[in-house]
Amino acid sequence: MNKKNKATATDNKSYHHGNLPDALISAAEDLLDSEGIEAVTLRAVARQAGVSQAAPYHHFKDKNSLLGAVARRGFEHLIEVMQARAEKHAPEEDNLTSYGIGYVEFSIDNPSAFSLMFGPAFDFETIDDPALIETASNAFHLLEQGLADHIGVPVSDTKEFKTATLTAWSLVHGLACLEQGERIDLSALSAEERLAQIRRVFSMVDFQAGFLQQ
Amino acid sequence: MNKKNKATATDNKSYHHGNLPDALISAAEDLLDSEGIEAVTLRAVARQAGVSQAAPYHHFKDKNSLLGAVARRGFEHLIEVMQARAEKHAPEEDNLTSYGIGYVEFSIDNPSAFSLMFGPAFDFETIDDPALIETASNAFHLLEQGLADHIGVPVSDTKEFKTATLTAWSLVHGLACLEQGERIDLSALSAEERLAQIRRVFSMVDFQAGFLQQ
DNA sequence: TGTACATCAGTGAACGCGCGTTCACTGATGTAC
DNA sequence: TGTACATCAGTGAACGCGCGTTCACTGATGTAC
Repeated sequence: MNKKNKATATDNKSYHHGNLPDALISAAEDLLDSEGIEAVTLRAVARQAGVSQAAPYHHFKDKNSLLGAVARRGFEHLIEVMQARAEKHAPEEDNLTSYGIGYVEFSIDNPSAFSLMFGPAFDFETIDDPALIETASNAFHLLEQGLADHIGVPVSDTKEFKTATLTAWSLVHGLACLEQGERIDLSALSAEERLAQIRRVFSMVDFQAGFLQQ
Repeated sequence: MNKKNKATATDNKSYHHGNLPDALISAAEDLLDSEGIEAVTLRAVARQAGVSQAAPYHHFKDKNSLLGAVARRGFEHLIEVMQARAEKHAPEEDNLTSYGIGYVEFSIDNPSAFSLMFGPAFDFETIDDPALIETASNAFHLLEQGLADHIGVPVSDTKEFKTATLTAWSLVHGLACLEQGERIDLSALSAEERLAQIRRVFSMVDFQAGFLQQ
């Protein structure tokens, strides 16, 4: 806030390019969407952004850092989709199902981003980006919160709650991965039928099973 | 059977190397296990097998064909693990749960093979190997059969059965993927606790939900 | 306000690397007569 | 059984390619006095 000079330097268009870091991330996202994850090379990203291939190094330590920034935007987007689903859901549908559908929906609409976020394409461990970790956690906590609402207990560290969380996350993540790998024929269905199918899958799970004593 | 000459030529050790195709597949599996999926290059595989980098081309059309053969062995192995789990399961556990545990167990013990089989590393579509498709289907059908036993209905094409299948598969596949990506902390648990956790997850799902009318 | 200087964000060329694949070849194996 | 030939399974070198990254540089921007 009070670092006025620095802020204007990067936020406004007063530098050579204007805002190359963001432009590079957007370029990477474009490539990711249109050509797939293996097309996202530093050189291709620079080309897409209209700068030389050495330019990115003034803003990102290495390729992995840029991918981390793209993944972070992916998680932000995932959260938006999940929340958007929850906001417009039918009255008989609860947040948990909406979040789950949003999760799968995101993976269908952004297959390459999804596989960047959860696959081995970039190294989650060595990256030094607390914001990425936090954003990824937020997506997870959203699902957790939906689950807590669904069961009617607060989010907790108990074994029962963890098991229920793991079940919910595995279910949506598995659906997303199978869709992605085209190992299931859901893609032959219309968007509406697909959502209905996911809803049915969710309805088979009794998330309260571990909490019957309460 | 009656193609005696050809059979002995490839099955016995009468050629230069003996049985290079199998040796190459084994070499690829070794690399997969020890160095991960990105280490499996044609050149590295040839090196590992002790032949020149051009040698594989006498037995495999291209790299993708070799990867397909490795994936096929992976699916055979997956089926073995699933069946082995089912054979030694406790009396109170049914085949469905055993198969599911076997599936996750396989992915934990063979993370790189699992990601080769289900990930984007090789191209499932362009490959011309009916045996691969069939073997992969067999693994799926095993799970389906376990589900049929569990519910007490025959395997069928009905919407209810398909939904139940999708639920089961998504659940185990999601567990496997999350384990793999180290996005969950199950890996901190002992092997026994981990299996118990998977069993608990399975117990939350009511696979008979769609079949109540019967 | 002007000027000298430091810093910053670009460029273009080059580095070494390993990849998949192809090529002409060689030597071993199998086969026909 | 011996010999000429065809086939097969290897070799070693080379192809072109694109990659991530580094380097010395240039020109624009910002800053101190």
